[in-house]
Amino acid sequence: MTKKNNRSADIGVPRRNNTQRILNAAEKIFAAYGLAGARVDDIAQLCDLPKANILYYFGSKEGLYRATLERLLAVWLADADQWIVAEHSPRVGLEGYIRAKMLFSRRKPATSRLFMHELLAGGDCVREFLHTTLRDFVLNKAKVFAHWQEQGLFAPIDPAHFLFLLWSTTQAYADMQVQFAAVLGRKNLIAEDFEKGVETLMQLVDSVCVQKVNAD
Amino acid sequence: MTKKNNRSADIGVPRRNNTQRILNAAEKIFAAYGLAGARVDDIAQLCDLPKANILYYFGSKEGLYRATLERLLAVWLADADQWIVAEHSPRVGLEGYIRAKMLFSRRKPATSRLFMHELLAGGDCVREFLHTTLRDFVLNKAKVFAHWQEQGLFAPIDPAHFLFLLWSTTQAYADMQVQFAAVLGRKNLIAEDFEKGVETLMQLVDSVCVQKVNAD
DNA sequence: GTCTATACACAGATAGAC
DNA sequence: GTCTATCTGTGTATAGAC
Repeated sequence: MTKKNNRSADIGVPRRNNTQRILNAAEKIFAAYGLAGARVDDIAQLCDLPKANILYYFGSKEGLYRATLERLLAVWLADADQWIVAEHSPRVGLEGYIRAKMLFSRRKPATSRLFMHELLAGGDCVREFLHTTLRDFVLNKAKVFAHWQEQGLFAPIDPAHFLFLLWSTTQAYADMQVQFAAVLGRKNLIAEDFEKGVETLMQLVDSVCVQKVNAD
Repeated sequence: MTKKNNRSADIGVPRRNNTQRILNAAEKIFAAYGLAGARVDDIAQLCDLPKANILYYFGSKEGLYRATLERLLAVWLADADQWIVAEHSPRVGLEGYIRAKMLFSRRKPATSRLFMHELLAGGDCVREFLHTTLRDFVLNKAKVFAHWQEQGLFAPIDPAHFLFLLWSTTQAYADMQVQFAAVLGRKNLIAEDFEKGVETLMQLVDSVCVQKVNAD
């Protein structure tokens, strides 16, 4: 009834709008239960849209799942690449990267958990990403580490396993949040917990960032 | 038919035997898909037993799930407690703990993944464990750290977040195995990868283990 | 105790009114 | 394009033969 003769800005907007609402809800549900465990009904209820509407937009449950994963991978890449670069010192670059990853775990825990679910289920839907884009990312960052080492700014350390360590620790503040919060006697982690996490990790990472004192 | 008049050692054995077979299969399937995503049929197929048999032993899918979790928690505790003790130096104790956790990720990846699944789903079935047993464990280990620090053997570091770091890095070699292997250009991680992981982590952990040189 | 056959509920997908 | 009503396959659980 109120569909025609509206302002032109509205054309196509409801669909884009709904698509985002659905993806946000789907991410939460898939993050908790994975592809096999999630119910389309639950997603529909969470974004307050009819189930048929969702399937109309995305074709099937798996189609919706793949769409949430694609959005995730795009974000993963966009966020990752600005800190670990030759222009930064190891100390500055690694702290920036760790803070960015930790902030992501705090702000978008569902995104991190969705990725973990996909890995636990075997990673079939991200296999290509892992073997190409992510592998290249690691090889690329290994060059930055090597550069730092040539400059005498960074201790010799295996680049891949060092990145594994950064990923696992920062993402754990999303994936294992329930466990960490319970240990700290809380229901959910608070800002200070994430800050403490950054500081503790930086305390260890600092030891491989060589302080240039007097090199001659 | 062959049930009676067998050797006395066999009495009750088939049931115990089957129970273990079922739990092993259930752990694998639940580790990949979680409670909601797992199919009892798949578990039955994996352990080559009729589905009804499984439900007869454990009452329901959730009953079986809780049983696998209980076995998991028992193992978690049994393995954890021998290394981080005041009798060991930080260097020896922490390396022993890290090697034990890493070996566990290598030998029993499904166990680690099952626990991760439970956490992702909200941890309802382990909430009590997290808030009591695990919390006590951390408080207890914090005392060991404090002792080491009084002896001048260990740098000041937040005990809880330090343990979070050890857990997340070691368990990631099970939970994120698909990702790590892909980055390393393999299908599965091999023994050397786990060894490299231990060494990389120890390289960082070493920096908080104060080498007693000349203290006077 | 063990297993086959089946009841029942539920979830993904679709047909068709609006 | 949107949503209600429904079809159909699948999965948990159980009844009942052996």
